[in-house]
Amino acid sequence: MPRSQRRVLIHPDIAEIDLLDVLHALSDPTRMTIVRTLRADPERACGTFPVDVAPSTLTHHFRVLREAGVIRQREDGNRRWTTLRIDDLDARFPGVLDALVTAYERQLEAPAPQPQ
Amino acid sequence: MPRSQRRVLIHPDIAEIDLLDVLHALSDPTRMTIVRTLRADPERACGTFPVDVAPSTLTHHFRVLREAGVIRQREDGNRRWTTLRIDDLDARFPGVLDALVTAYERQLEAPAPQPQ
DNA sequence: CCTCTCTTTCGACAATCATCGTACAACCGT
DNA sequence: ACGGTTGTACGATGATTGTCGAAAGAGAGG
Repeated sequence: MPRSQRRVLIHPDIAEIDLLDVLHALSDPTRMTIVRTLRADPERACGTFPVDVAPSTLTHHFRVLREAGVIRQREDGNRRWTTLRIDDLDARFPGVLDALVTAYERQLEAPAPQPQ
Repeated sequence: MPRSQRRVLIHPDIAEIDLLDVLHALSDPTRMTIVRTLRADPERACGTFPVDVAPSTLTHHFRVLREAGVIRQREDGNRRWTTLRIDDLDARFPGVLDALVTAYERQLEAPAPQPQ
């Protein structure tokens, strides 16, 4: 429904990006997967992310990431394209995004700790 | 009430520390303040942190940080001493804690964005 | 014009969370 | 032994969260 501008997309200015909001946004596995995917591919459409949630849930996660200043979304025809705000994040919080994604991918590769 | 060992303190093993749990733990301003304080002072008693919450709330935040693997607590007489698990965090997620705390303190020093 | 695809909005739900007050247990002086 | 200090446990409460399904709008293609 919200192609053109049914609703203006909220993107915080770089000076308004709050680190704690970013951390909260990245503390969810689905959203961290989205960010990791965007680090590999610079721009993707909404429906093309390797996550297993309902479309409306995905919309919710994109909104959290967008309002935290982590991603930017633009509309194009029927699609909504998403990019990482990597330049803004690096300017405001140098090294943070890289350290986090690298650490998370290292954790994924590590042997999963047995619960028992 | 829980001095000696009314309840055994849960400290995850280094291999069990989950980055997303750490990010969630650090995404709260009170808990981030606790961590910043511990970076300056290596060990502090519970009641000596510059945060303005009720004692029971503070206990809750310590538990979140402890179970995420961010802090370690030991009991000594009437006090519970708290330290940052900086070595474990650095070994598991190199550079992450430093990048986060540095970024947050930079944000605090930056001019606060006017809401209007 | 009709239909299909893409993505959103809305409402609902259960779960988690941050917060507090009260009660209380353990320790430490005196 | 007693009172003060320290910090926890418990229960409650209101807010936020992640999830989904249903409905619907906008665009694309026939």
